[in-house]
Amino acid sequence: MTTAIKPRWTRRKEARPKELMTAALEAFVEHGFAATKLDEVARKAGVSKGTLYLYFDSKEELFKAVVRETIVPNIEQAEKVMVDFQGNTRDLFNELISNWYKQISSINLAGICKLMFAEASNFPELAQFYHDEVIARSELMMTQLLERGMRSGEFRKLDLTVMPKIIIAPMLMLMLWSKSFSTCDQSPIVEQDYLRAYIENTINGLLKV
Amino acid sequence: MTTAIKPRWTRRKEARPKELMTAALEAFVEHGFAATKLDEVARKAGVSKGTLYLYFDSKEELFKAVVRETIVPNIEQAEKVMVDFQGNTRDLFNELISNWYKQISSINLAGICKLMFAEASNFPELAQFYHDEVIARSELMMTQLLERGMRSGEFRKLDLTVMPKIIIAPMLMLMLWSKSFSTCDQSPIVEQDYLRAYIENTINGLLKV
Amino acid sequence: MTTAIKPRWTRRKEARPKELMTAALEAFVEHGFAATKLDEVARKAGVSKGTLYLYFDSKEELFKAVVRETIVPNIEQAEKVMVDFQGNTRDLFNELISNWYKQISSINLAGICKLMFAEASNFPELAQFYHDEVIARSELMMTQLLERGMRSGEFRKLDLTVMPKIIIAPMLMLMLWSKSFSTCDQSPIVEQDYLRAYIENTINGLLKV
Amino acid sequence: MTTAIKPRWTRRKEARPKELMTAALEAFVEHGFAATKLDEVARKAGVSKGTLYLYFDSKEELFKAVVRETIVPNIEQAEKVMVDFQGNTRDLFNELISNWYKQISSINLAGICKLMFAEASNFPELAQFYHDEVIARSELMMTQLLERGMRSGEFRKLDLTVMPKIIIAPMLMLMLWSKSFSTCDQSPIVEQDYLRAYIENTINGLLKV
DNA sequence: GATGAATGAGTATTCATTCAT
DNA sequence: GATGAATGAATACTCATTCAT
Repeated sequence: MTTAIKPRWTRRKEARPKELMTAALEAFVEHGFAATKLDEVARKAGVSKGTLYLYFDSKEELFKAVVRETIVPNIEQAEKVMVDFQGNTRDLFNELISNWYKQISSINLAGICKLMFAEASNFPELAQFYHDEVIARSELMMTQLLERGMRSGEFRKLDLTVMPKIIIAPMLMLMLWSKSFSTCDQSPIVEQDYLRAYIENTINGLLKV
Repeated sequence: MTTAIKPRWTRRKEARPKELMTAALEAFVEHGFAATKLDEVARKAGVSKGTLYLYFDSKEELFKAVVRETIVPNIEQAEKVMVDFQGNTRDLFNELISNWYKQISSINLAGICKLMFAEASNFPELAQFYHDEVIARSELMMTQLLERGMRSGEFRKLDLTVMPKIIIAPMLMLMLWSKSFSTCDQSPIVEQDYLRAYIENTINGLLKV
Repeated sequence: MTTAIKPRWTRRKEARPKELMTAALEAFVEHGFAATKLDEVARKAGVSKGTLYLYFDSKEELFKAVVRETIVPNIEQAEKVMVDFQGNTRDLFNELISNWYKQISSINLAGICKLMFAEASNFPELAQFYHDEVIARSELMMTQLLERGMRSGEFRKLDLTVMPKIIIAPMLMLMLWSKSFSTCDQSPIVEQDYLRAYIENTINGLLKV
Repeated sequence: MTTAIKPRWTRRKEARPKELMTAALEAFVEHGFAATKLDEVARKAGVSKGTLYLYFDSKEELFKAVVRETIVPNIEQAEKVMVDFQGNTRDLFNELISNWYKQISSINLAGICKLMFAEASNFPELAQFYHDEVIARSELMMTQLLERGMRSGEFRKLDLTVMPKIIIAPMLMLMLWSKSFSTCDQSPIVEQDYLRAYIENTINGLLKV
């Protein structure tokens, strides 16, 4: 029979890092890197400040870990959809955007995104990582999508050096709005309407006249 | 004969505030609010730390002043163009975007924009100000433009609750890219190409099918 | 074999506050509130500056805590003597003053007193506290003592609105002299002589002619 | 023949220094030395901060000048009364105290007194000056007065090493009360009653039994 | 003489990081 | 492994003092 004495701390070697990063992500998104206090992160995670240093060497390393861990899994799934998809390109676009939106909603992808735009210049190394792992791959996907559409004759002739960025922009802004000005937006965005209008308008813009 | 001894300082009551705000804007854009040191701002402006406090009560007030002073004049000019314009709506859109871009280039409008997205949640009062003075007015302009286009029969039927945001997004992102990931972007954006493609694609998306 | 390496610091959660207040009292008495540097207090207490902030929210809170903690216990003891005393009033007076003097000597009561007179106008809230907890209660005791003496027929008729203050004055001044002009007093006060003469003269002044 | 000794502060105009010292006295009394800002002194005096430095070399010199100038004239008048007085000693005491009180009321003597007790340990040199010019001379007068009373057979045998201090104490405290705890004193001292009771009680204490 | 803009050393306070327990 | 008391470098802010005007 087990005794009912509750230990002061419980060993959770596996779960800990994830819990810490979740707490940290929340705090970083809320306040930005510099304004986030490790005290707060520790409190949110329900551990002591010292414990953070058992898992991460510094605030900076914690920040990097949070970004890396939260980002990487997502982009890969999108790439998979891209490769496997059968059908015309406008439906593929529709599918990709819808999937992306689901990811945004399920994890704090929007928070990370806002964070990176805010802190990129303070963390060149991390900015490079984010650029390579997220931005470049997203743009590549979009480039491939546009090429696919042009090849199939659905889309008109497009300038592929800039169009991927232009096409993605409203999705990025959707994330940024929600994290930056949600408190003062008098008429909050209805995201379903935003997505529907975005998809429709974008397709419309890309199709041959 | 007078010797040319350089005075330790000169009196510049009128010019100072602008100089300080220019230096501060640069620093805030580069590092964000919290990471900016007043020492650095002072050095950039070529004055001592104490001088900053002759003109601004605190770091926060300096930040607010920078945002306020840099923003307001620009939006007003755009509104003027909007009202005075004669001609069809697609040309008006073209005109507005081109003007906007000129402003972005001439002053550090992009820097302010990035700054606000990064720091909005830390400065609710300032976020509200920026929202009211810049975001709301920009969206209102875009709403009016879309209405004008629909009324004249140029544009198809549009959801005006979300379309202004969607249409503006690529322009905002253009500013954010330049301030956040320019250092790691392997293929930097050719802004003229970006603008041309953006205008063409947007018009194309808005026109009746 | 264990080496005798001295640790950089030791954990003293319970003892710390008292140590810090002792050091702070010493510094405040010596220099006054504003001229006291937290650096010095920390050094006196043998801790780092940061440690002060683990126990007190600010210099002002530290000051208040010092005053509160040092004062309150003493007045209570005097009140007890007052209530319990059997015998004639002139002996009670003698007893009270002698006790008071022992307290003055054992702790830094004189220092607190000087401190309060010097800083009262800068700390209205604290001045009120000190007034209520120390001054008013001391005067009340003295009032009761004088009433007791008049009732028993020992003392002549006295103006109780002012006499308590007049009677206490030489004892307060004894404390203030010692803290303010001891360095330049050519003929330092022999406190035993001062007390004896004070008691004798006061009794003499109070007795019926 | 003029000597070339440079005074520690120079009088460049007639009225200015006095105005500045008046303003400074007020500020020093209100806030203490360290907490007084020269900005405030300048504002009270209706001049610019720079002007203060035309008349006083530093904040410290200003402080010293204020004390010196305000104190010295007063003690001399009292000494004169002492020497010239004809009559019995108790009447002399009465006269001296009444005169003193008039001075206290007319100029800010109480303020200076409080100031000195508060700041003496920070200004040893000034403390010495004040001790020599005010305290020692006051005590000497009181000593002479007591001797006079003993010689004439009015007063009983007194310990002259401590009695002057004891006798003066209530007058000093009267000044200190008014400057330190007047704001929180629920029943303010009626100074006329205080003086009357003080004089009566002191005389009573000094007289032969 | 008078001014007040400019200075910069000085200080309270914060917080990432360490380490005795 | 976990804690949180202790650290001390870093930084916003103050204000006596200087000096160009």
